[in-house]
Amino acid sequence: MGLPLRAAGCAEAQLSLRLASYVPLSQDELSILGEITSTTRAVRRRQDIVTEGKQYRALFLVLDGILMRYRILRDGRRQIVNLVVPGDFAGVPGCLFDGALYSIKALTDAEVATVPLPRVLALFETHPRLAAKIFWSFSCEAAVYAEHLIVVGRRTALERVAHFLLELLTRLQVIGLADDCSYRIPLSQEIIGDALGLSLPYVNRVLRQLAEDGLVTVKEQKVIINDVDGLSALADFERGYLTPLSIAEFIEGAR
Amino acid sequence: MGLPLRAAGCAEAQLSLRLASYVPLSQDELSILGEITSTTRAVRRRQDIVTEGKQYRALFLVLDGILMRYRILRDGRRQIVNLVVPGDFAGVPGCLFDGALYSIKALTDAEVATVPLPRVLALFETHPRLAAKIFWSFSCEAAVYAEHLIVVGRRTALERVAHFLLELLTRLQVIGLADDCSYRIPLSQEIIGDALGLSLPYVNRVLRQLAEDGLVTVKEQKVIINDVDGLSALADFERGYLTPLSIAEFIEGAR
DNA sequence: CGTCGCTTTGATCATGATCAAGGGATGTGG
DNA sequence: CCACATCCCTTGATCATGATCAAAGCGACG
Repeated sequence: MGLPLRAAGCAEAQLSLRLASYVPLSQDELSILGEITSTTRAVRRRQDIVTEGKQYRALFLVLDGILMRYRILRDGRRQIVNLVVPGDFAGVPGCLFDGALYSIKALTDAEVATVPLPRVLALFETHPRLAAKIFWSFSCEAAVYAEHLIVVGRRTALERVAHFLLELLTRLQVIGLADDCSYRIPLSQEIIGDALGLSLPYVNRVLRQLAEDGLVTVKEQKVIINDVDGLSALADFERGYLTPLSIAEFIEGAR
Repeated sequence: MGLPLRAAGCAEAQLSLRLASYVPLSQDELSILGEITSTTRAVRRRQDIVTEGKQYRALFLVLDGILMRYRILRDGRRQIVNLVVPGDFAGVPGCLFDGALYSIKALTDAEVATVPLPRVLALFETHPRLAAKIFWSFSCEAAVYAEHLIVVGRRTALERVAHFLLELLTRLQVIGLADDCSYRIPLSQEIIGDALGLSLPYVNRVLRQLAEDGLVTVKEQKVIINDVDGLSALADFERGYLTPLSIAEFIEGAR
C-alpha cells in the first residue's frame, strides 16, 4: 500500500520503481516527493516513534525497517493493529486526529523520512494531484485493516496465524524483502499473539502444529513457508486485497 | 467520516452543512459534488448493492438508510466489516480492486447516489483538490476499522457490545440521526454478533446482562442507552477516533 | 393459519485463556 | 570469567468464555 520510497538515485531505486508502478508519478511529482522525504531519521529497535495521545506535526515514511502500530488497553492488554513496512506511511491516520490513536514502535532498527505536515498540506494547494495520489494510497490501507478484522473476528487460531504469515509474505514480496517462500523478521510469539488476539502460550502451540504439519516454520527471526498452497488453503488466503488497482488500471477499468 | 450529502437545496441541507464542516468545500466544489451525486437510486431492505468478487464502475454515496459491508467465509460464517450510514461512500475500497472485497447489503430501505467512476477519475484531472478531499475522508475511515479490530481482538463480549452500540450512537449523532442517548436502527442480534465475532445466543445473553445493569436496551429497532457514562466506562470508549480533524484544523495544527 | 424473521432459553462442549514454572540463548556489568 | 538479567520459547495443568446444538416462543404478515 505504499508509495515510492524516494526519488531515483538512492539505494532503494528498484523498490521505488516497483511501488511507483501502482501509483504512477510524474517526474515532477517524483522530485517533489524526493525532496519532501529527504530529511531522514534513524530509529532504534524497541523505540516508539509515535505515542498514543500525543499530537504530531509530521508523517513518517518508512524507508527501512519494520514497525508496528499498536494500542495498549487499560488492563495492559495490547492489540497490534498492523505492521508497517518500508514504503508505508506511519503516522496515518494518527495525525489526522487530535491525538495519535495508536503508538508506533520499531520492531527492528529502522530509518524513516520525516515529512512535516505543512509540507503535506502545501501539496493540497500546490500539487493536489500528488496529494490525491498519496491519500488514495492511504485509502487502500483500509482494505488491509478490514481483512485483519475478518481474520480476528471469524477465524480459528490456526487460520489466523496462517493468514498472518501469508499476508506478511505477500507484503514483503511486493517490496522485495521476501523471496518465494521465506523472509526475515523478528517476530516474537508475543507479537503474533497481540496481532491476532491470541495468548502467547497458545501461539506457541499453534506454531508447533503448523510446523508438524510441514506448513511453516518460524525460527530465529526467519519465517519459512514450506507449503504455500497448503497454508493458503488452510487460511483461506486470497491475496487480492493486497494488490489494489494502480491508478492507471483504475482508469482503464472505468472506460 | 463522510462528505456532504448533496448540494444545498435538498432535504438534507442541514446535514450537508454539518458534514461539510470537516471537509470544507468551496462553492465550486459543492456544486460539482451536487451534480455528480444527482443520479440516485432506491435500494430495498435486504438488497445487496455490491457483491463480493464482482467489478464495479461506480461509487455509491449513501444519502439515506443504513447498509452493511460484510464478507461470507467458506464455511458460511459472516463477518460484518462495518455499517455504512448516510454520508459514507459505499463501494470503497471495493472499487479500488479487481473485484469487490466485500458485499454491501441494505439494512433498511435506502437511497444512494451512484457516482460513475469516470466522474471520480475526472476529478483527479479537473478538480484534484476535491479529489484529495474525498480521498482524505476515505483515509479517516481506516481509523474506524482499526478501532473495530481492537474491539474484536482484545475485548470481552460485554465490552464489545457496549463499544459497538456507543460507536453507533456517536456516528449517528454526527449526522443527526440519533439524539443524546438513543437511535432507531433495525439491528438484529445476529447482526450484532456478526459484527463483533460473537454467536447469536451469546449476544442475546450479553444484551440481557446490559439491560439488567440498566445500561442499555435494544428492543424493536430502537437502541436506548440509559447510562452513557456507565456504558462508556465499561467499554473503555473514547470517541476521538470518530472525529478527525477537519482539514482546517489539520492546517491550523501544523502551523 | 402457516411461514418467516427474530428472540429467548437450556444443556453441553471446546477453543483458547490463564497460571505457573522452567529452560536456553544472549548480553552486560562486576 | 562469572553472575545475573533479559528476552524469548516451551510445556503442563486448569479454567472459563463463549460456541454449538436444540427447541420453543412470538409477532407480523400474507
